[in-house]
Amino acid sequence: MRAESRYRQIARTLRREIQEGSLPQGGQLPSEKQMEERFEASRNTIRLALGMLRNQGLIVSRPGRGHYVQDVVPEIFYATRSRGGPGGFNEPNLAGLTLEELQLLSANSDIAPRLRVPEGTMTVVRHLHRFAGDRSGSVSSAFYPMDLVEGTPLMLPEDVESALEVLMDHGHRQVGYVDELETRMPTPQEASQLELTPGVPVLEVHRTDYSEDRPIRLVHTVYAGNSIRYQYEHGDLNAYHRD
Amino acid sequence: MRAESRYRQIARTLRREIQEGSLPQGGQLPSEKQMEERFEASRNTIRLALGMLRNQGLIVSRPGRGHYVQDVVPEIFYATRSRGGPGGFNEPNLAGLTLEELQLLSANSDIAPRLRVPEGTMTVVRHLHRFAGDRSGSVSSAFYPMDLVEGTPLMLPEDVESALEVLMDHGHRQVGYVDELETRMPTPQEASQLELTPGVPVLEVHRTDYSEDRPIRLVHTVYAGNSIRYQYEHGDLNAYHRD
DNA sequence: GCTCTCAGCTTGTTGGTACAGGTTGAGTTG
DNA sequence: CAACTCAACCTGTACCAACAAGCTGAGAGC
Repeated sequence: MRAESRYRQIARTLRREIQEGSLPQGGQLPSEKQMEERFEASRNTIRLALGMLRNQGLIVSRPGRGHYVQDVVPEIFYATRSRGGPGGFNEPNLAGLTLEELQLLSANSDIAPRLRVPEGTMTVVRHLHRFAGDRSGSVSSAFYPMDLVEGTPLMLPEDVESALEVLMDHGHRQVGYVDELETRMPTPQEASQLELTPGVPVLEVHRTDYSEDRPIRLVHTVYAGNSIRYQYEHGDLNAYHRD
Repeated sequence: MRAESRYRQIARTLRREIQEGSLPQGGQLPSEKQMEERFEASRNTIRLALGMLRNQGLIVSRPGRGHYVQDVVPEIFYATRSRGGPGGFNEPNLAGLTLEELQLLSANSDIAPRLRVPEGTMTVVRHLHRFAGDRSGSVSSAFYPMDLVEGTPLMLPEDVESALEVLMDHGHRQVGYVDELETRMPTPQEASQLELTPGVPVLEVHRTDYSEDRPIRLVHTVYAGNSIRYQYEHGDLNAYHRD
């Protein structure tokens, strides 16, 4: 078993052919039966190799159709975090945000410390689904301490243009935030919501918004890893006017 | 085939048991033979289920030993990006940075636009390997326009305490930066360098440092997804003194 | 007591077979 | 001509068998 196993060799060969472009993007791979002959291996071995490529996000497989070369970068949406207007740190390139569900929840040990409220404090949770073009871009949950949003449109099961503006109108102006980013493989539920092909990780962003006094919002967002590029700017970059 | 397939059922059952903690972290799963009996399925079917869990990063498999529950969060290293001293935006929690290789390279179409130099311009590339404790934390490549680093220690194959300080001493003070973050599955080479188990994605950060005049450095860093949490702070958070 | 061998466990790899169910296009039928 | 059927392909799932190779501990041999 010292030597590289057969299916890994086959995967490597196919990977090279894909990356070199012998097989064009979106193009169809030979059928498993054809590959059996080409590589002189059993269908089982071929399928192991194809499974590797699928898990690496290089191909997608369609039952009854065949295996296809995956578009390497389907489309990338930028989420730029930079100093905007007063209290505004926006995501201009991601649109199509819709409210999925509104929920009342008592803060658990994961939520409470970040919002700086006692465990068990009631919070309003707004679950959002954000589309980018015709693709699913992200799912997020925004947690608001109950006392901050009572009597505001955020308590209603309706879309809200800008939640931060609503909070500002009620005396809670955002003056800063902390983002924590991590990456991991999606849960099956997320894979289905974000329409992820196997082998695509997710980017999870935990954002805490602060007013001068206290945390005013916590947003957990999960992005499809293959269609998001997150961008942060810090410092004095006025001279550059980045396109 | 409408119904959920057998191996997916088995994977779901095991996943639930892992997440509920019936199987402790680091604990060993029953052997494949035992699972054959428990689930009344063939070894092949069991292995398909285990393969799913492995690709989701929930278990690791050791030949001759068995399958083990993966530590969900082995250890997390924070890389905080916040306004530090003059020109300093550091990563206090990641240490053990060593120079792997020094290279002269002409800027390609990926590098040149970000450094705002013509394609083909010579750049000095410093490949770094960063350990965190006894684990491999990240690999990175820093690109410097040749004319900026000529005659500085950055041209020498030696470790440098703080590259930004060296640049500052030669008249190029960092005043800001732009970070671009994305996530993807590792290349086989990265998986081996970072000692990644299957099913662990990487976080890739492209950072461009600017002086008042021009981009002075480009750093591509690849972090092991299971041991990094990236953190950004923006705005006025003085009142909070986050621990 | 110490070391060394090896049987017996484990997972990894490869071969085979069979059938289910999606997809397509040729050919038939109205 | 249009719709429909169906054979022939495709991948997905499930089973069986065999051998390779890593690992461990019991027991033999020193």
